[in-house]
Amino acid sequence: MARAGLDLDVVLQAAIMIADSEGLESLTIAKLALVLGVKAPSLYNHIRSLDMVKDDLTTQGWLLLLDRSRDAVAGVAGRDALDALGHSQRQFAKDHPGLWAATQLPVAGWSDASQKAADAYLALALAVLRGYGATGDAAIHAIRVLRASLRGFIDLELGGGYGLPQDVDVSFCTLLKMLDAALRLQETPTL
Amino acid sequence: MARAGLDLDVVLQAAIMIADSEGLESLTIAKLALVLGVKAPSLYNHIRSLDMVKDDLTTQGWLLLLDRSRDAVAGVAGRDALDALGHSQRQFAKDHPGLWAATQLPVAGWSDASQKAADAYLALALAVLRGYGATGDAAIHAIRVLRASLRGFIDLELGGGYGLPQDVDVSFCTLLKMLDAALRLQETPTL
DNA sequence: TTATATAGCTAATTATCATAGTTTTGAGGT
DNA sequence: ACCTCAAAACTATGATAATTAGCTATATAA
Repeated sequence: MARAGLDLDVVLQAAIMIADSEGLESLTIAKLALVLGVKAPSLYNHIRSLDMVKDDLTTQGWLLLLDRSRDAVAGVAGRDALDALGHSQRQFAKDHPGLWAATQLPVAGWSDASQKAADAYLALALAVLRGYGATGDAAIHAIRVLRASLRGFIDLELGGGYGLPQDVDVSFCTLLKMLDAALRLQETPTL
Repeated sequence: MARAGLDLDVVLQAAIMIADSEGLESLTIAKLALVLGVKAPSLYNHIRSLDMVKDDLTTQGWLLLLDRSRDAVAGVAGRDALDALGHSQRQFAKDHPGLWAATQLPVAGWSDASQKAADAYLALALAVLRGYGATGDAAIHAIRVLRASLRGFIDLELGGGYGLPQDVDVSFCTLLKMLDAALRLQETPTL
């Protein structure tokens, strides 16, 4: 019964590792305990429930993505910023599929911390859109389109939805190009 | 032990009802048995496994969506066809959230029947894009963008991702307008 | 009327998350 | 060096899930 020296942080790091390598749905208490070398009930000395752990992944996912995207869009604007945002998001999802999946969980189950982290990301995206002159309600509608198309593309790609042989990288660049083109047109509201 | 008169079709109809009203993740053998008035193991006289039932929902989902979208785009082209495709898809997802979720399951687990039904839908979408003059690889990239943005929007909407007060219908129309605009531009390849 | 295929049953297996209550241990104070 | 005690890990237990094995009753067709 030698102590394993566990700690909330150690448990969460293991959770991230499992979610990223085997998928968020494979993150179970049993697997977590196995990886950490303890029996399942021991984990409850450090965590409240598996759902809480998953919610923490949601928060961590948004924060890590925010961190990466902030760096990527720093100092650029317009099309370059849009590309930076898109590519950093797609790359994040490939590097951390488990964390990405956690950020896409239904909002209903989110904690305040997750909500706040997601809001911070939203603010960053809004800043990118300001480079296209979008403000007010138009900016909200535009950002919903941006979020939707990026999320949909990434989920489809990770879910094996793009089975045809055509290069998916080219498809993603097409998406960014189309978004850029459409945003430019919106820029000048129907005068 | 009076017989309940079950039948694969009856079971699948019940599965669709449960998935649509309580969510695909709430579709369990126990709930299915409860609804049908039998004990859980009895269901295995009609189904092979819960996964098979879910895959059948995937197939049925694609077929029903195909049916609706085919009607919607019949006789129209260009922007009208794009709108019809988009709106029929979004409405389908609202009417049948469980079937919609089933169509968005990871492709890896799909049966040939599901794959075939999804391919038929892809063909319909390709036909819509032909109205924009898209052919060959360009059409494939364009269709990936279309699928991604529609799927992302619908999943976000169903998942409660659009929390702000702005009208989501307007956002969806914005999406369609942006897609239309971008597709029109693509129409004339860089001459 | 009787035979038989089969629908539905009970019981059991395995895997999941979670809690209650017990034992052990290691760090800090003496 | 030696206690003390909070915390860490454990055993045991229970609830819910999917699934299988094997029994029994029943509807239908000969």
